[in-house]
Amino acid sequence: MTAQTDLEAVLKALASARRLQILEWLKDPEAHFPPQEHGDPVDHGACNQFIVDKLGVSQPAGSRHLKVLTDAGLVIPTRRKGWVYYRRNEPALADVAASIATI
Amino acid sequence: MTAQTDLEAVLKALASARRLQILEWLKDPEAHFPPQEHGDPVDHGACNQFIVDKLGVSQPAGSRHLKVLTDAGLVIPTRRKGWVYYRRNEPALADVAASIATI
DNA sequence: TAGCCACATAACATGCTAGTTATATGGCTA
DNA sequence: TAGCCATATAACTAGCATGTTATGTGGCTA
Repeated sequence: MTAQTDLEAVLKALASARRLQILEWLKDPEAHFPPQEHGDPVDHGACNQFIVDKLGVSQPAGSRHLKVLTDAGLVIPTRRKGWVYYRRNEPALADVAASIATI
Repeated sequence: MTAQTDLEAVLKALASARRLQILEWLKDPEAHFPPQEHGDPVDHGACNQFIVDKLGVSQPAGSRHLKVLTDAGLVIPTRRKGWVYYRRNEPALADVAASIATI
């Protein structure tokens, strides 16, 4: 039941077009976001601000989507020089896929 | 984008502890529900009323959960002698698992 | 065909989700 | 250390999800 509750939480995080879109973009940050000065896109992912801009929502709204994904463990934030970069948590995403395969 | 929107809809249907529970029970209707007079549990799944009772919610609330699962294509209803039986749509569930594996 | 029983729908209350604007915070940078 | 800039939080609004009770509907069954 605990596992099921956790799965529910992760599914709620995923059940959003905006957040699915973010995860899709983060598959290839270099292809979807402008070049970054600090923070290698491959290692650290994309900057919060770029993601928010590309989503086309207000800064707090975008930030909250990233918080939901972070809280669900689906992305990993890296703080660097005043910016926050997000990258996919591939092992966690693989775990989710494996869990859903047993639904 | 259409595929993503569809995936979002299915994820929203799944992102509920009650509905995950229903899908779990329907893996083995004979083990989780009382014997049924009409409608083979293996072929047709479990009766609406049994599911509602076991959920412990009101009849309309249970019915709506089943409607959400049905609309998302995750379960299949069979009408028989005034009852409605629900069974898992295994191919659809496998499709979901495959889609999520590419998220 | 009359009545009943299972299920669906209506109408409503309530809490959560997601958006907004405004403001606080915290770490670079000069 | 003073100020600025990116991000986080607060406060609010609107819409959707989920629960309830009441009522409608449609097909067995007697």
